[in-house]
Amino acid sequence: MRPAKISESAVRRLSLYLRVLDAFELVGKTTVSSGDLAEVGGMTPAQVRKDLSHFGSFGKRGLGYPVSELRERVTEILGLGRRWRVGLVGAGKLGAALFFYDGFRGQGFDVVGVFDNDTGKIGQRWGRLVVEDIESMDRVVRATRIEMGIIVTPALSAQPVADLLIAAGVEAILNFAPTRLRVPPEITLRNVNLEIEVESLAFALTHENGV
Amino acid sequence: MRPAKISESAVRRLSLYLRVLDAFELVGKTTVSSGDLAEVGGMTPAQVRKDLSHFGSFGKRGLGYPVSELRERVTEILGLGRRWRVGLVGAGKLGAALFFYDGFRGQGFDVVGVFDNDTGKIGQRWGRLVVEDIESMDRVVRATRIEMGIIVTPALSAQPVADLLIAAGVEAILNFAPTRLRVPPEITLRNVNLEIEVESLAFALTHENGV
DNA sequence: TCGTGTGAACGAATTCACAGCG
DNA sequence: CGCTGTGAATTCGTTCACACGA
Repeated sequence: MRPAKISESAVRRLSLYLRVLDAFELVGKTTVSSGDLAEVGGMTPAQVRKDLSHFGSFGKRGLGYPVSELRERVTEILGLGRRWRVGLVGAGKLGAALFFYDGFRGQGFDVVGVFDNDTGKIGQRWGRLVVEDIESMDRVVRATRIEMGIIVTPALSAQPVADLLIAAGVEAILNFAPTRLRVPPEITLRNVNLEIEVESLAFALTHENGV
Repeated sequence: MRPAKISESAVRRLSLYLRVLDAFELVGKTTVSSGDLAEVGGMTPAQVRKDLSHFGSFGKRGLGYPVSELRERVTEILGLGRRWRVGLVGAGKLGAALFFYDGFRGQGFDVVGVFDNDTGKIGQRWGRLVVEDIESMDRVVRATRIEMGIIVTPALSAQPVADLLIAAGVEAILNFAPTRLRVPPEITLRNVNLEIEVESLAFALTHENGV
């Protein structure tokens, strides 16, 4: 089943369902209802059913969904049935935190290249990798067929880095730099902006209870 | 002007406008049109006008918005006209990256407490702070009147940590742990889930061009 | 009977389009 | 005339409610 258009938020919920399914499988539960999934994930049963129905009918009426089969299907849907090669640009503290973060590898994302332009960082050994000069990025991205780039540079470097990544053939970028990147429409871009997150907290605290 | 209900995404756009206004003020531009703001921020002029109109009429017809005045107003609206006291729980790599990240301090967020339960980390000096035992969190949060908590712990510790923060009087939480936190409705919660971000990239790459 | 799958109803957010003011 | 401010129209996402199959 090839769904027409799935909303960004629906896709994010699929990731959540997958976590819940992992947990259920771990404790040996064999079926779950949309209500179960909704309860743990913090959404409504109707939404769970609607989200899943975009991709097919995986449940049995009166019963629920078979946990392990649904888990496999959602894994497949999210594109996690394979491993992805990721390049990390920016070998600062945040870059290091992401590199050594187990969550990525666990879900099928292998960071196979780390790049920086700081001579103090180039050549450093990170796990089984060595931090490479950003000058070699084009070559390495092509050679190792890196598909996704994670940008963890200062704001000013982010756009040039993105351009280089795209020129080297990367198809998706996760940008942590606090800048709006301009990328061609065929490139998938997601932004994580830490300042915006805390500012939205400040807004909420400022405007709640009529202050 | 007290707006009825502003969508989460509108608030996030306000943060973006603020960045653009900063940039414009820096180069000495005195007025901007909604088109200018939209262009840089990547949205439509109508949306910019609608977003701003929720809080008042700051523009002059035929002219645009006065940069520095609008900047002040947006700063005020977002609750950035003051400084916020933040506590960071989890002194791992990601915690360190956030702690030493200048973006927070620049926008008015001061990390005034860092906590961990690892005896190897407790007592470490981080800048002008010392990593404190999580046991002292309640006391320190009250004493220093910490208002926001940032959770950068493993998934399993996140919920107990959140409970402690809330018991100590924190009103808003930014959660980086890959878990759904349960918090009472009066607590503002935002989640940043790195796994979900890369998974949404994988989904996009898997489903584009009909693959 | 129970819980899925889904059209239909609803609500929220974005875009349109234009009146009105500088 | 140019650009804001805003109701109206539209699009998009969520929730409802119920027919249907296990």
